[in-house]
Amino acid sequence: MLQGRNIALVEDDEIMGASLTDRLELEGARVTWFKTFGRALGGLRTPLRPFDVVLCDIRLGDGSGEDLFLRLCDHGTPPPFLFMTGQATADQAVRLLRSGAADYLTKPFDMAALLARLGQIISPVSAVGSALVFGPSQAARALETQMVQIALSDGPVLILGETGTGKKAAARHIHGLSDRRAAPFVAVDLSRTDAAGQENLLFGADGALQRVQDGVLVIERIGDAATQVQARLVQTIWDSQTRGARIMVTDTDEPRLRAVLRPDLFYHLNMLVLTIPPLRQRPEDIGWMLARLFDGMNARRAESLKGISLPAEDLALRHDWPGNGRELRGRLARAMAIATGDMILPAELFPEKISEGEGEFSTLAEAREQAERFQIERALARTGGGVSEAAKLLQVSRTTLWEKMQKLGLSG
Amino acid sequence: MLQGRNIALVEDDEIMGASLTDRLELEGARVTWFKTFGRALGGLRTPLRPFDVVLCDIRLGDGSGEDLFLRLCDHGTPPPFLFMTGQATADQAVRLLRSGAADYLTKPFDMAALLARLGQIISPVSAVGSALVFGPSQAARALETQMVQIALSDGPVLILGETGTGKKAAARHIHGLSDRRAAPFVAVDLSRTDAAGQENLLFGADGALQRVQDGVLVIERIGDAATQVQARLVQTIWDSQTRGARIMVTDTDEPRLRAVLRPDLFYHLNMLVLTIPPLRQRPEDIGWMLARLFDGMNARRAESLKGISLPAEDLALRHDWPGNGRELRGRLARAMAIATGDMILPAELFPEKISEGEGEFSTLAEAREQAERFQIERALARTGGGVSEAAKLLQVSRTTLWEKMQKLGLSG
DNA sequence: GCAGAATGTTCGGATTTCCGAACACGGCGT
DNA sequence: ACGCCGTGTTCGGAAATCCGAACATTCTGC
Repeated sequence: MLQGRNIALVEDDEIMGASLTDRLELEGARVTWFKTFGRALGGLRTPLRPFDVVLCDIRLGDGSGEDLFLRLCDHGTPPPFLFMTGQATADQAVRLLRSGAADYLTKPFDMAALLARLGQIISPVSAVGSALVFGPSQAARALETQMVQIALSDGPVLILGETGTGKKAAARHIHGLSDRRAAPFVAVDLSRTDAAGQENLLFGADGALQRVQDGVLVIERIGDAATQVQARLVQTIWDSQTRGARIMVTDTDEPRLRAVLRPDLFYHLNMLVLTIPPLRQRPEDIGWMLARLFDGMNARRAESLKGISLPAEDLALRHDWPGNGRELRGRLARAMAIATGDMILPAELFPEKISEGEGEFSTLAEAREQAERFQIERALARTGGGVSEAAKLLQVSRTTLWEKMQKLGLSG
Repeated sequence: MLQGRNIALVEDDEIMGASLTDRLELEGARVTWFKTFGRALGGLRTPLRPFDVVLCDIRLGDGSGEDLFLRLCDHGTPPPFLFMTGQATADQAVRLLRSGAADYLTKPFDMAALLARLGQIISPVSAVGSALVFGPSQAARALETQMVQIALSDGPVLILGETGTGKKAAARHIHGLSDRRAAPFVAVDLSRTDAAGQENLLFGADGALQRVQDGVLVIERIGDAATQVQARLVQTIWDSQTRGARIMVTDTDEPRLRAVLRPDLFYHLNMLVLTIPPLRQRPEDIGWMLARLFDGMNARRAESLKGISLPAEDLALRHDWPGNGRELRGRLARAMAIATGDMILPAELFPEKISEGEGEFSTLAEAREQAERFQIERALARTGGGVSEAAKLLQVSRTTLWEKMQKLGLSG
């Protein structure tokens, strides 16, 4: 899970430090262990390579982890800090979290818990290793290697995946990895026009094939290709085996293509296939995508947000994401646009789940209470705040009205 | 420091609560004190005016503050929460802060410290309110997100809402959010003419459909459409699926339309529906609308007014607003025209109320009964008449529900 | 500063509401 | 016929609500 990550460990206890180092290295991380405050300050200020996260004990022989963090903040932006301490106090936890620490664990803790928290924190854009495109899940990594292989070869490519899974992004990534990367990248969407439009879009005087030269031409929704367009595409692909552009096509699923495409076209396209699984089949990637997109959008904000609240992330991980990555990006963008606090709350990511939709139905007691509140307000307004008179209007005893006002919080 | 801020206090300890209330009110805040979990849940879910911050004890007799916060998150976006507790644990602090709480204090604390933290939480809030259209209430925010979604899609839209709720404004806002925003926006009101007039207004040589091109055509009071106009509208909408204008229609309520429109027309329109709740169902928005309109009108005045007096605002918050936003705008305009002092007084906003206490006023029992009847009817409608299930929805025993149905005459 | 009124608050008992348990009845599938 | 399920109905006790009485406190007009 922590493959290739750089982790700094600041810990003065030999036993603790050794056991943590062991375990983290077992997970594939590269651990740098600082045993004193002084060493840590130096090592973190001018790191040999950037750390993805700092695991920091608070009580050190020659200083405190808190101090370390604050000193580093004075000189720049330190990596995310995860504090661990045996003498935990709530005040300290609050102080640290509010000054930007990523997390705070009380010793003794479960190693599994630590790893889970590390996973949430670790910066999604790793400086080393292959830059992730789809995520850290097994499936996503398999995609990466497939893309590399496809980039090394040079035939037509078929990219399959539900709406919003990032088919075009995959195409662009392959293009970037290949030796055509300097050449143009052109994408056309066949579902947007009719037969004549498609033909013009692709083969016209100013069409995609003219512009793409020896770059990559991506044809989206190939399943919508009209018959005569399919015919010309077969010819084009045949030509492109020897020279010209590389053709990539995308669509949602294979059965559809098998049914709707000319057999020979389908055969040509079916050589190099990249199938992107929907987000719901690789839930490990959801948190990662959220974090990566959040960081990106947050950087472009006037006043930056602190993060995504735990309940909100929980909901996101459980959500079905029928619109996959596109939906995720959209939801996050909207949430960040309407966010009021400094964290994104569940209702901001999933407003429709909250507001009446289907879900909640207010109980009789709630409805009654609301009605009472409202009527009492009105009565008080009419009497200008006079309780006795309002009680007369409402035809209850003054005592009862007083009691209700207490209950409903209307006596302030 | 806290002048005019609304603070909710959730605290079961009498002494603590009283002293906090005193001190905060001394600072100019309006404090609403909830002494139990249950009452806080009710009061915070449907607040009379939005709270700027919630000061919340964690250990309550009938629940926990943490629970309260999470429950509120399930139903919307709660105000910033500042937790206070005597039994602080670091784990709890971390969990709460990462769930979106604004701050966490351990008792006993310095009052000065509390005020400082409150100041940090509250001060940035005043900047909110730039992008809002209908107001800051939960319901209004749900509308915003719905409008965004509608703007992203492209079918006919049905906008429902009482008179004066701002249906046309909503249509214009959707138009502004959509990619047609550069195209014309044309509105026609069907209730103003007879059948021939309607036809001419819409389809005539210089009619709305001619002028609107590929923009947005708003048809107000669609329920007044004559039969032959309805027929032509079905055709128009059918055409507009592929090209031409986007149609939006407005009316007051759905049952009316269902009864008076051709079924196929109703079906076409009923795909994208935006229902604007009346102002009285979202009282939090009243203050906001007043302030916004006041600022706007004040800027256009020769000699500017200082504001709306507190009693006047109080009255406004409690008023029923049968004419919704339009009435509010009207009253405010009149008040500003006849204002003599430098603040708007209650009598200027509600001249008729001051002169004499008008008309009937329903008692608490009546209001309660009405609310119960309404809610029971809704529950029965949802369950298709199932009494047991409805009782579960309403969270009363089957016996009680039956008893109430007898009393309210709902069993026939 | 004083009388009188309105409000804040408590208390005990009358009344109402609410609930669960029970029983009868009528569909409904098998 | 038979369970099975939901409904209509009654009943007794537990829990709440409501009320008036009472008293302290605060406000208000004079």
